[in-house]
Amino acid sequence: MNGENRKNTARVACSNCPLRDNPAFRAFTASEVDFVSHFKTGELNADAGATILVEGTHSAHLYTVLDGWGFRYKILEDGRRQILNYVVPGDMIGLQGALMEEMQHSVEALTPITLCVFERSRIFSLFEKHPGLSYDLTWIAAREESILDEHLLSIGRRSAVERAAYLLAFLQEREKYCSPSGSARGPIPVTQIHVADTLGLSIVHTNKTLRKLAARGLIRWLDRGCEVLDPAGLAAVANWHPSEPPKRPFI
Amino acid sequence: MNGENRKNTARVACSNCPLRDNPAFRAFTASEVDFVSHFKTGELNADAGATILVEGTHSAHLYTVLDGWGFRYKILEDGRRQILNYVVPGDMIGLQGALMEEMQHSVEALTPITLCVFERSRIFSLFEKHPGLSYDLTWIAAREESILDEHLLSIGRRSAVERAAYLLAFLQEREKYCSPSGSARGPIPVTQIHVADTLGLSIVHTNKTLRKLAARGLIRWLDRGCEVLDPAGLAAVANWHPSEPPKRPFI
DNA sequence: CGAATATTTGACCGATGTCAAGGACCGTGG
DNA sequence: CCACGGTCCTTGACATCGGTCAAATATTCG
Repeated sequence: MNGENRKNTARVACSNCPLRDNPAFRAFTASEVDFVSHFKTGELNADAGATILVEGTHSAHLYTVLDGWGFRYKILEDGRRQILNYVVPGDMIGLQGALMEEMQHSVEALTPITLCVFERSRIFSLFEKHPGLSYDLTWIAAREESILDEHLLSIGRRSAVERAAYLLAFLQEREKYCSPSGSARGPIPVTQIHVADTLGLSIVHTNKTLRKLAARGLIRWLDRGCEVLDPAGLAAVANWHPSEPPKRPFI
Repeated sequence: MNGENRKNTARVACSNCPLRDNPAFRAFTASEVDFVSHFKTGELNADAGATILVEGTHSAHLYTVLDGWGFRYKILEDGRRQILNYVVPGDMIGLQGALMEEMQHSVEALTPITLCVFERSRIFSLFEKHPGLSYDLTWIAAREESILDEHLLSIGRRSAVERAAYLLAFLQEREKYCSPSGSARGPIPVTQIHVADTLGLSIVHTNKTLRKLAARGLIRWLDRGCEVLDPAGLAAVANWHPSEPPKRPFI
């Protein structure tokens, strides 16, 4: 809501994209890199707390996270908020808005964030010229779907402690891919308010739930973030089996 | 779990697909129809209650619903089940499994159902030869994502009455597209058990919640189905604004 | 008719929400 | 350096929504 978006003139060339240093991402062909270089029209830096996309609007852009964390959410008219998912480096933002008329959710930066900017209007040329990238886009959308399925299962059928354990184990998994080139892993940059709005719980109950996990030695809560001490223990509490694919695409 | 899948020799030609009679779907070019005709390798009929796809397996097929209803779900090891979404004619089943290694959810028939069968192994040729259809596939995946977002908001942040109202208003919307050629609309073919497993509620509380909606004259509960009497009233209770696009693609 | 599955209802319980208040920490301005 | 205000985290008391248990009543299908 607050925070400023500012253009950054320094710009990373796609041919030298730092994300590619991370072995979690698949390699591109030279022609694909060439296409993406032209598809990319700039970079956007936003402060923590800045709103990147707004539900109900029609965005001219599509983004990929280069560095930082953000989250997607929806709100009801009376202010109740549901966080739908988090975005980390390599994730695409606004694909849904690029294909439909209007954005159906909003996106906010959780940390200072750097985004690659693509022109929505050029997306069809991607489908026309690069079947491999088209496949990747569909893959990315299907992957998001499968994450949302997990979240639905969690919110619908797990207890508060199980839900919290699942969420933190899940975010810990994603955190592995957060550093562009294997730099030190930090804590998960969320407040308990974010956790509450993700799990569908109240803030007070979220706090009590997180303290239980901390008492069991599974996590440690920091100033505004969470350090995961025992990922396997969390996954066991939630009875969750991560299925992160070995190589994921990005654009 | 029970129920038999049986092959049906009678087969609908894509060039004469009954779904196309429904103005809700977009038109195909001749070359697209031609491609889809070859992509389609058969039809599958399944009884109500039959399992169509199973979580954890690797399916060789991909389906589009020609007629009938089904639902996608996940279960925890102790048996807790979460229904993720419903499928109606025109919806694709198994796209996620076609792109990833394994299915991350199961699919079950709610009514007797007819499916068009596609070969998973040929999907890449779709991306190579038909940018329009590739775009449509991504659109379909993004649309599913946006529906799951709505469900998450609902389960996470709405009360039991609001959730139930949302779900029934939502299914009523989808029901509009259920009849291949504008035949009479029937009730929504779910039991209260399905409603409970979709909303993340117990069966008992679901029953009491549905009776409240019935007492307000918004719905009528039938033998094993729900008749929506006042869609706008339901949407108002849930504070939900449907955003069904005017023309949706299908394959 | 009998078995299996759905729906309905009441009594009671417990997980989670609400309210209220205090403490910890941070950034800002004096 | 300190005071101050704003977030965030923490905790206890109490309220309530939704869960569990139990049992009765349809309804369908053999």
